[in-house]
Amino acid sequence: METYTIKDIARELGISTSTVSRALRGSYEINAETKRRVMECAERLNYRPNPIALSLKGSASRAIGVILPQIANYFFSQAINGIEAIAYNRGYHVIIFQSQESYEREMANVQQAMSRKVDGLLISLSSETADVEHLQEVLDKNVPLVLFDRVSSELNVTKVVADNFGGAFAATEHLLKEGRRRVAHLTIQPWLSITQERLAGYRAALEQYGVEFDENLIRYGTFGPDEVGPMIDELMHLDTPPDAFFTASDRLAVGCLQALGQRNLHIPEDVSLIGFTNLNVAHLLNPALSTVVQPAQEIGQVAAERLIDQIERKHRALPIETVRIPTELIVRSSTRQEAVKL
Amino acid sequence: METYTIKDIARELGISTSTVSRALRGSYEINAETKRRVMECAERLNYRPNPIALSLKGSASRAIGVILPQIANYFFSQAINGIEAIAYNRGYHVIIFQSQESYEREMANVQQAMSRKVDGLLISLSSETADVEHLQEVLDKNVPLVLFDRVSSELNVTKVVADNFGGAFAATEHLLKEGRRRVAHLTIQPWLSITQERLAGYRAALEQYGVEFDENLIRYGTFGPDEVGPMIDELMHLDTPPDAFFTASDRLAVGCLQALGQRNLHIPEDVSLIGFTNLNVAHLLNPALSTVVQPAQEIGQVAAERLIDQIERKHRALPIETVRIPTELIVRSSTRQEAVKL
DNA sequence: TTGTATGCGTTATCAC
DNA sequence: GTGATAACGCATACAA
Repeated sequence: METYTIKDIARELGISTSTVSRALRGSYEINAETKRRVMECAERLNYRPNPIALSLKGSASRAIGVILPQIANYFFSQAINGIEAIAYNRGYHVIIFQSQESYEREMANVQQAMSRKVDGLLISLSSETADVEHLQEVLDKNVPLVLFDRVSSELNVTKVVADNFGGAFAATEHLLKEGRRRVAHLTIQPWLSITQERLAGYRAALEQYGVEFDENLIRYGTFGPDEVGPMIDELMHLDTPPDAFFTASDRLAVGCLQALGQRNLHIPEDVSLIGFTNLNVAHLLNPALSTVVQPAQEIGQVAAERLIDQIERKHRALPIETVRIPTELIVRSSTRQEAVKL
Repeated sequence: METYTIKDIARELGISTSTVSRALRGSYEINAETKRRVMECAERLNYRPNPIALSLKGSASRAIGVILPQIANYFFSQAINGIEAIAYNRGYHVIIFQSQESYEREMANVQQAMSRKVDGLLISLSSETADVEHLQEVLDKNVPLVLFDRVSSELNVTKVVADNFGGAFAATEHLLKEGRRRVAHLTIQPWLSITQERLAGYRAALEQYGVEFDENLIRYGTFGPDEVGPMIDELMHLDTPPDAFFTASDRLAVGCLQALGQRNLHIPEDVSLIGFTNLNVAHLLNPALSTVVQPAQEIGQVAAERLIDQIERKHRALPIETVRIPTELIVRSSTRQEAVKL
């Protein structure tokens, strides 16, 4: 498995490297016989063009950069899975960068990705990122960029997200239809796009069902496993405590389940619980845990497709749009289970 | 955030590119004043060396390749997390390749990684991989290689694995000490190193406690969620059915919990269950689920450290050894929980 | 101490 | 149709 270059082929065939190069890329004006000989030789030597040299030349590197907050997160690792599947099929490599939820590091990641001459960039913003100047510069350099999951409204690019509004609406509606009227919403950092969309869906459902919005029922945070308990306590000590919980992440759903369990609150007798979730075992924790399943893998796939489409058709402008991937509502009780595509 | 080259600095300062190059890498024989001016200019222009050009030059690419079966797997995503943390600290990028458990694809990955001129390779073998010729060729090219988790005895390289033997021994011992005598072992593909080590630990514990090994209690496979149930049925219909289960993965532990639950078998009254697991919520499924926790992140960290050590000290040979990262036994019952570092 | 020339693998632009 | 040459960004052997 030696590694041969265009030069080796040229020497072997006693022709010039330029001829080989042209033959390999099937240039018109090349003798069919020469072409055949070059091809044969390349085949025989198992010649593979050196991607590094290609990148240096300024042409495609056939690599896409993926910048995301955390790999060790079920949502993102599934998303990567989707990305990698598409990239592989279309002949691209994936170079992964973790921002670790740090704005500083995200900027460094962008720089590194650019200097590695990625053909395009797929980004899910860190929770610290407010300013998107660094991404605007990517666009200014004409490097295709697609945002996924955590996006910014300040960037005029293609975005691929879950239908957070729809999912949250459906979740809240489900609870309201069950007769719940005090739905607490436990969610993550308030400035993230996904948080705002979910909150909007939640509010829209309340409004539609004539239930007043109560700020006290909303809790934001980056909850560690031991922080959910106290928050539940707080909520349950409100004058009119919640009769249902709608959580915005796996961790919150699991933390909530635990906290409720420890307080001997049963689901759904005492309170209802529905979570935005990816963790496919979460519902096993409690057969009555309904969930809005986020299409993590599909988001990755679609984002990668859009990005590569852009990379490969740089000449013609592709429409810039926000793609919302439907979520799925899975309603469970101890006795039945029902999945609804939204 | 324009991107400047060594040439720009040279032009700006009216000196040659070689001088700049040398000044930048702090060569001895360079005028202190010149050096200072170069540094200042580089700083001012926010100069970053082009990694592509460096790679082409044949020097370090400061990238390491990671080839593993699946990203969307809690163990591997945690391992990547550990790898990335170390790599980042030591100034390396991580390029990830998924073999998707395919031998063909693993070979392609290796080739691609090599042609991307990675400085070193971190590999966890696909379940299809029997022949390791492709990895031997990596070594022949003097590219450092470290195996982790799924390793091959045919390769004389540094390996980083969980202490599968110790973990399995402790798990089995725990069950035997509880008085169980028919411990079923549900595990993955039999030819994988990790499978064999766990089986060996299991057998060693049986032997030490004078319990006869029974082949009928061992089940291998790549179980989907619906395949565990029938297997449990089979086992429970043996003449002397198991009184305990020891499972070798998250998926098996979860599947087993489900299957037992559906059959109204209670833990630990009817059967005991202990799993080799990484999924930190698995125990929430059943407070009496004991687990052997695999140090996924630490395996990644140590593997990355070893690899980078090798990359950076290519001249001197580093000891080749198999590093076994201790597992942790967490014994749980509905009333108590106890963690034992092994 | 600094500058010049060369090469890494490839392609584009000229020549012939 | 094919070959020679320059260029991508950098490092280095060799000159000066």
